[in-house]
Amino acid sequence: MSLKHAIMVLLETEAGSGYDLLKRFKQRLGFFWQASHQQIYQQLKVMHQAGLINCQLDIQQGKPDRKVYAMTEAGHEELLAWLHKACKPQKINDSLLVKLYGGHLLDKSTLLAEVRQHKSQHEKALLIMRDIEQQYAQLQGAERDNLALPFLTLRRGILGEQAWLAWAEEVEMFLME
Amino acid sequence: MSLKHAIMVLLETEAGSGYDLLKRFKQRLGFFWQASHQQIYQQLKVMHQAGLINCQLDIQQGKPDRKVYAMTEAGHEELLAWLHKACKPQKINDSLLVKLYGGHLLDKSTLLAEVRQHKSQHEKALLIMRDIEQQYAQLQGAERDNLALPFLTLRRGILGEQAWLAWAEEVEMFLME
DNA sequence: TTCTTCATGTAACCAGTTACATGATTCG
DNA sequence: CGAATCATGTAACTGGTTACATGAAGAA
Repeated sequence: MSLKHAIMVLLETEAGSGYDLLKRFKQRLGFFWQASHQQIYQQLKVMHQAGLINCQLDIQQGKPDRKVYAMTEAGHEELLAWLHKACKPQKINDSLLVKLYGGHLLDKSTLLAEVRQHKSQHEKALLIMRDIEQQYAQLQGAERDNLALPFLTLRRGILGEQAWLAWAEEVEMFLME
Repeated sequence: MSLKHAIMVLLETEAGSGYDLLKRFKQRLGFFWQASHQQIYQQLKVMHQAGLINCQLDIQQGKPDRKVYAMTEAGHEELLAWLHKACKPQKINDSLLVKLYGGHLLDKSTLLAEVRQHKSQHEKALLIMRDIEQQYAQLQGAERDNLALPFLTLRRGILGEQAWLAWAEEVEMFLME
């Protein structure tokens, strides 16, 4: 399991509530790690019980109370241990490709419609990433240096999406024949 | 769940045992769908109970008996229904990127070692796919036409791996500084 | 003799999804 | 007046992993 470790990477630099983490997931790890709020809240509970993080209640006015979690020493050690051991290759389970593989059972226009639908989502994702890339390009000095590693993960997203779209071109070419 | 449908895509063209399916997964869908033998055997049991597939015992000499599964009419309908409805975008959970994102907690050489380890696996995968691509290139006529869709899924693998490796170059460049 | 292939499964556990559930504030 | 944001969770279910389990044939 790595949701635990993904949460710890996010908490390491700054404490936060379940809700905060949900937003950080979307903003920072969203292109390569997805987690629902249910998963996050439950995982935080488990991690708290295991002593990897501690929790402080933040009573707010006009807004619901927040449970602010922060890394403990034990959590920090666990994170470092995880970072040091090799992780296994990413598991891919792509149902669009399964569908395409069995696509002889469908007519080409149905397949084409679905591929195009996915394509528009990938295009959108690429645009957003391109935008963040532009912002990064304008940074300088320490700020830029600090974001070098997150930038590399963004580059993975960009190159990945470009490859996906190049592939979609080939598929469209075939399906339009 | 789509393991069910992946199995049906494989059974649609030819009946087979759990063991056969395991091999087909590796050979045909391996680059975009992974399933363990435990998953497959259990899923087949469930699908059999649900009437999507039927089962015939094949008693062999010198080898263990085989349970040969084949699609039923109900299974065929279910598969077509699945093929016709849109599938959601692929979920990505890539722990290597989480690690890289939190890589400031590690020294560059440790990160570099891990990236290179993954790189060699991706290179190997690409070589295998390239090889299959070559075999396809030599086909002609009906045989080639029948494999057009599987070939497109292979292309996805090839373009995906190339993009991964191009990204790895960027990462190495940064980590060797 | 050891490794690989053939061929099947169970059980316990861990991870993830879907549905259900609440309730205030702020913006248009 | 309705939608979005803030903020939290539980429960049931489905899907996937790890460990355990067996046993023969054939190749190196």
